[in-house]
Amino acid sequence: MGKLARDFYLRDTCEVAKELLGKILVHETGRGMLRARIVETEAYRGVIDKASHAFGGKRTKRVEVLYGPGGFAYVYLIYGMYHCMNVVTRDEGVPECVLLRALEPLEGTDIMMECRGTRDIKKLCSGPGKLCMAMGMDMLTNGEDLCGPELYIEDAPALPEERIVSSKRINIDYAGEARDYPWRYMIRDNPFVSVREKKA
DNA sequence: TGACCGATGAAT
DNA sequence: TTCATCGGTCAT
Repeated sequence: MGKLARDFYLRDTCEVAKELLGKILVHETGRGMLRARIVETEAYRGVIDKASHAFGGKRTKRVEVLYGPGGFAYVYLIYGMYHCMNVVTRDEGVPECVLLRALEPLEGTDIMMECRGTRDIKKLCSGPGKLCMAMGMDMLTNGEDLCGPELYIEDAPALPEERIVSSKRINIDYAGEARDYPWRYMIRDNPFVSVREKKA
């Protein structure tokens, strides 16, 4: 299947977050081709979302790419040492995005293992900081066009609704009522997700 | 110019 | 549960 086109990203952010599950993130680096299936995402809904970097319409140099059109990469540094990779959604002027939280490595795993310093395939991309390290994404990736030649997402058949689980987002306790919004999506019982869903 | 802090990860 | 570690943000 082909590369996801711009239109895919210019839609409701929760829809995009859900539909990105099962799709394949591809990075063609100088060291080789890296491919991994998206298994966990979170929606960040801009102006109305206290957990979002663009809450209240905040606009700084860091978040500028969020205000551009969907289908671009928003990468930022967190805790002084890790990167987080987001897919910008919606039309120009609407600062929303989807955080990639976990991937299932498919191709280029030797390179990922080297970058991560572990050979445990389940731990290569099981977290937003980890997957950036494994996939070779850093501040240089910020603003990159996902409809371009080096970094893109391959289409894959849509998952049936029953294979998708949603829950509260991770590590946003500061976000008031937004902390409880169920905008985290993952593939049910997938062994590559970052934090296992709690059993009732 | 400087103080504060975080969409994490790894070790304990 | 603790802490490493530093750019972005915002208040001086």
